Amino acid sequence: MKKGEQVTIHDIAKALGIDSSTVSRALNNSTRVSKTTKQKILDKATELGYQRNTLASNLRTNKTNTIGVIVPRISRNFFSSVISGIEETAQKAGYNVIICQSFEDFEKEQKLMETLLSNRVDGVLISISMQTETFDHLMPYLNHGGPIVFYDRPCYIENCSSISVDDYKASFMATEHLIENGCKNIVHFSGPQINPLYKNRKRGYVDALKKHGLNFNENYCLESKLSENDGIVFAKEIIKMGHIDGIYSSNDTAAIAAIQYLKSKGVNIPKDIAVVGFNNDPISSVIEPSLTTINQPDFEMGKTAASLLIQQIQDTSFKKTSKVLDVELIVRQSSQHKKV
Amino acid sequence: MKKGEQVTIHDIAKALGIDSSTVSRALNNSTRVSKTTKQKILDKATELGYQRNTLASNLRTNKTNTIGVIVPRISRNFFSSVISGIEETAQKAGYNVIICQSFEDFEKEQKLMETLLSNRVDGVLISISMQTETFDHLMPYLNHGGPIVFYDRPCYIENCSSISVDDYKASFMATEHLIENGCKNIVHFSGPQINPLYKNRKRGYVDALKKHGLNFNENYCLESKLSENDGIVFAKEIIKMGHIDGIYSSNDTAAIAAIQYLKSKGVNIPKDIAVVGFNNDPISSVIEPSLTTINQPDFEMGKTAASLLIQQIQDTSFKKTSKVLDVELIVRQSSQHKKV
DNA sequence: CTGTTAGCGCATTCAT
DNA sequence: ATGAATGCGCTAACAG
Repeated sequence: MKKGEQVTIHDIAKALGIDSSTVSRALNNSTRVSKTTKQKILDKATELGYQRNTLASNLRTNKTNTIGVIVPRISRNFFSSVISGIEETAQKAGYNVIICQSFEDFEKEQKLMETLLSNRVDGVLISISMQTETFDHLMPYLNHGGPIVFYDRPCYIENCSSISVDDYKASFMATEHLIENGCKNIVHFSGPQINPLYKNRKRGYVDALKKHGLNFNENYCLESKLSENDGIVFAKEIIKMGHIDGIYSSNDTAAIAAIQYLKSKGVNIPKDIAVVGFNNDPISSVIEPSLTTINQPDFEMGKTAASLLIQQIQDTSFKKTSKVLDVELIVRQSSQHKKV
Repeated sequence: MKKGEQVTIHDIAKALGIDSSTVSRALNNSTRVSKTTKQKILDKATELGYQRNTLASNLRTNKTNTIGVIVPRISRNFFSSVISGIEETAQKAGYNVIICQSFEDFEKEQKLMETLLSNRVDGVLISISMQTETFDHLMPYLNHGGPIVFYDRPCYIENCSSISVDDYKASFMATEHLIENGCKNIVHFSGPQINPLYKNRKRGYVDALKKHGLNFNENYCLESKLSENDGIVFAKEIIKMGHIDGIYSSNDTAAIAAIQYLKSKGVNIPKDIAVVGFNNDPISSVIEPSLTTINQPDFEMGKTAASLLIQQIQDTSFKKTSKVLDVELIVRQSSQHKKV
């Protein structure tokens, strides 16, 4: 950005023989400038190719009209939809959005929080990384008075709102759906149990089994560290067990890999083994059109999160809120296989 | 961001009885400050919870150490990989990255360019929207001396570097592959021909046919506007034509939909109809593991683009460069069906 | 090595 | 309705 080329409000002022403060007012649409001068200023501004220096403006006003979004990975369809929602709401309210990926890495997340703070974003939306277990890295930002709203992966921190889906209910519905379609031996693809999200999902699974008088077998809960290969490992395990007739997966990636592997071994989905998983990734429905899926309101979540954050930015007396969005079970095709 | 809470270099200076300029130097790791005072300053800074105000710093130095990235949609796997590449290279060079989505919308793209300019980003990486046909919206930024590098969708504008893949060659290879595997009637899923990218791909397709003595039939070139439903429409068309035995698709989304539809109608892929398409979207390989795909160096492209841009930022005498990356044909399984 | 001085571009209080 | 004056937080030239 070369320096000589910068047109400032002073240049406009000088060219018009008026003061820069008047120019500033005109550019900010103040009522305290006469219509005629305002028009002259606007004209001159475009004539000279003036472009506001947001940096200076932000420094002066101590706000940036920008919200920072920390997301584990934008490549996950669920998250990119959430971001779309965030952007829509933010834009309507006149806020810019800075998107940052943590890649599920705690250190990266720490650095990002620092950057966002030093860039003085007006608020932060964050879905914490899977590695994140402590929250000290959020404190500097919070102490500076910046609001944080958690989305998808809730955190129970003082004064921070959060927005998530009802994981327990989703799991319960999914498991119950399998049971109602005749499954008796249902495996659960789970995730790290340190994470409340996966804990809740497991609870939902267990409770649904209970409700229908099925035994909970700890071996049926296959815990993944969210790596790519888990699906194959799980699929092999299932084949070894022999009598599995249902899978409830709270892990897209693993489910996809597992289904592919099972199919390649001649297992018929859903006749032999019915599967219910989350479907915010379009892959899941593509790979197996019959798949029953749990639909998370991703776009909605983004909009809600942004709107909550913006409220809090604009009204400092805003009280913490926690919203839980409902999920929906999408049954594309009957999963009935009633082996019995 | 509350104001009272801001700790500035002056606070540190006052607490230590020294001048703020020394503090500034220490914080910027200048050599012109003694080790001992530097340490004292650093200690005091953390003690007081000092956080640099990047805004002020940027205003003063007239640079932001930030590069803006305009991307059509982050949800497309190709682009999110490119972004990962950009982020990696940028971070290593000490630059922050601002990601903005144009959603293939020209007006949105215009607004984003304005925002990036007024935020004084040091450089811009852009993959222009499919709607974009004029480039006036880039001029203000260029006139301010900001460098722009085009990625994936090249634009021939003075002084702007661009980086893309060899679309012509990719198409040629893909089509030839089909021919060599016995296809005689090959359809091409194409995109808007105003766009050089799709033009080049079509050329490659046509030339490969020519080389192998096959007639080019204009009806075999199915032009898509990149909407979701095109794939189904195309598939129906193919079935109607009756004798198609090969598809070269330069349009992921359409290809996936078409394959699914064809399969549902009992067409065997690749025995009846062989398909070659781009695979940066993992869906394509998931839906049909036998698919031969064109692999675009997405991550690489991001790294190259960022590195080009950063060079140009740091060395104003840097001359425009246009790089064309090579593609790779990945044959997962023989597509031979030699109907003949 | 450290202090002094002077702004970066803009917005705002206080005059007029 | 407009101008004058001040400073946001930081860096950099200059001086010592």
